[in-house]
Amino acid sequence: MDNKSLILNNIGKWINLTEAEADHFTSLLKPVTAKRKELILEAGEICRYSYFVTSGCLRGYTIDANGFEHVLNFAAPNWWIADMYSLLSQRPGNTYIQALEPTSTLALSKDAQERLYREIPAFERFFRIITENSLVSFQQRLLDNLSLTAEERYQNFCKRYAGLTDSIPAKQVASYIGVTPEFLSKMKHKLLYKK
Amino acid sequence: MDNKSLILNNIGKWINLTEAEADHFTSLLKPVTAKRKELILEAGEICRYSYFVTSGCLRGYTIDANGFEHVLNFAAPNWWIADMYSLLSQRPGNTYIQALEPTSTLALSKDAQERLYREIPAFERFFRIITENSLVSFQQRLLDNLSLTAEERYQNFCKRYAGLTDSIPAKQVASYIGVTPEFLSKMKHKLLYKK
DNA sequence: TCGATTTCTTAATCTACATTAAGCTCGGAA
DNA sequence: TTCCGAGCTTAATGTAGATTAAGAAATCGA
Repeated sequence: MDNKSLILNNIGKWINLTEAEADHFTSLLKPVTAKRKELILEAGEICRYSYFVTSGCLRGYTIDANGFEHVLNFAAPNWWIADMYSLLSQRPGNTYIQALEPTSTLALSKDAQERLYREIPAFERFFRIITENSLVSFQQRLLDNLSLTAEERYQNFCKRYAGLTDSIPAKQVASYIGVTPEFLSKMKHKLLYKK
Repeated sequence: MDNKSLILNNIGKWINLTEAEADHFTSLLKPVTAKRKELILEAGEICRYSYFVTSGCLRGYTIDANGFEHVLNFAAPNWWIADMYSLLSQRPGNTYIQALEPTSTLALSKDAQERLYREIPAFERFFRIITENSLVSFQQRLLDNLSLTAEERYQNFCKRYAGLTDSIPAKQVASYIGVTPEFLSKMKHKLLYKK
């Protein structure tokens, strides 16, 4: 399946498009690729695109006042990623988006997205639905951070991102679940031997 | 301003409705009130409404495996609240919604909401936008929990909910920022005398 | 191919916050 | 008006996870 089929398939789970609409939509997409470790968005920039990952893997993260990184999300193939705050407000954001490995995306510009809303109202529905799903999972993650131990969060992570556990460096898994790499290392050892 | 004007005003910030559309919309709303401490949604139930608060204050919270409460959100007048997971999936949720004081809401049923999407597509846009805003603020709160100290989170909370700081019991402020009431008490003492 | 970063691990020590426990305060029910 | 239970405070003690440090392993640039 080529990249445009992949994204149409993804959208087709939620809304129906005519062939003409589908063609129009794909004509708005711009292929964007990134090498391993390359940044496709940096803090301080205005986020002008939503990225749909077709291969590889991206991560979104911020750097706090003390210089520590915090991973907000990973985006494997079939996922969308953007700095939502910056994309919506068109103000400089505080998110970095980086490729963990060579990655291909289809980028939809903010302008094109707004145009889609006007021309094909079903896209309003599509983005409403994926935003709702994202909201639910961030709410759950917040509650998990408040109520689960680091070990439970790590096990959740392994289930949730089962396919990616190997391609994501431990350091960044630690950052996602909210512990130091040292403590993650200790937990892995413990889970391996004690259980 | 009466309650229906309040909600139309709120919606009017994002979309324009004809008078007929506005009337149709308000005809779908069901007034729901709750006494202090009354639950309008309990864990295990299916959430069938989004609630728009017109007066008073609600809080959404869960109870974890160890019996501890975690406050997901507060809803002051002009805010919407629901158990998004349950509302979207129409499956039993794990959220309680409780009145902190005598509260009036306008409830929009899931059915009515779906009907609105079909009849007045602008509502698709409205709910997309408020869901996006909610997503941004939950992402920020997650990052705050990962990067700020409890003291910084408390000060953020005081700014964000400036108008409510008094009407929300300390116990629930503690639960929102993710500390025990004992530790919040200590922080308040410290901020009062040391600073 | 090989030094130089960067990442991962192990271990000692430290600290922010939790737990436990006890007394205090206050609004509400009888 | 009194009592009672819930919320708030203070303080002693406990602990999950951070910090620091240093060596081992993987990755990278030239």
